[in-house]
Amino acid sequence: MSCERFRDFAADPITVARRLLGQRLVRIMPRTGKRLSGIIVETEAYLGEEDAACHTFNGRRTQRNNSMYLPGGHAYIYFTYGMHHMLNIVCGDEGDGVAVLIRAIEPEEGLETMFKHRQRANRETDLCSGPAKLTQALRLDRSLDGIDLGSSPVLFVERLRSRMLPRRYIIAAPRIGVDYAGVWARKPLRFFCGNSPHVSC
DNA sequence: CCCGTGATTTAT
DNA sequence: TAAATCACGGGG
Repeated sequence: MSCERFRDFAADPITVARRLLGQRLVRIMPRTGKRLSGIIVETEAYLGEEDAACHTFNGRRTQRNNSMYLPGGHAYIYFTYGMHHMLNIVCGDEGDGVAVLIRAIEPEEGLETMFKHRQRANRETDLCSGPAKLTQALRLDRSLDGIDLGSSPVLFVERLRSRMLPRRYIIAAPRIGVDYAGVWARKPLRFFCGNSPHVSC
């Protein structure tokens, strides 16, 4: 059975953040062609120039966040805290500056390789249960910033229609690590599968 | 709780 | 140019 690629990134980031839950994030390793994947169980929506927690707040445009202004479906990957990479998927239309942060996946394929990439992790629930954990496990970095998940052979999302998550299983809560953003820190823009042991917290 | 870590952003 | 910041993770 073949899997269709998820391409519906043109919607608003809240819709995309909800729809991505239950879908499969796939990473093909360079050289080996090894396939690593996991089911997306936690996301956050970043709403653009109005959103004080968003890198494009007030229309800010810098070298780092440039790819956030690409059309929906492109990757925005950035580096922070001197050691961590974050994977976002741009949503909406070109110039909107909106995106969804992928915060956690439930590992599915290539667990052995993921454990090698994450020396410190001992349990499956520690492998990809955080935004920087999953980029480490899947070995994603700024060299992949700006790629198009609609056509990239190395990073994409597979649509699993049967795993579309019913609204009642999705919990909405405040986003993590954005306390500096005032009222925007408290808006329920984090979405996760309430019954998954693979979420970040 | 605290701290490493260094690229990026922002203030001078 | 210098200082502050940071969508975090790991160890007490």
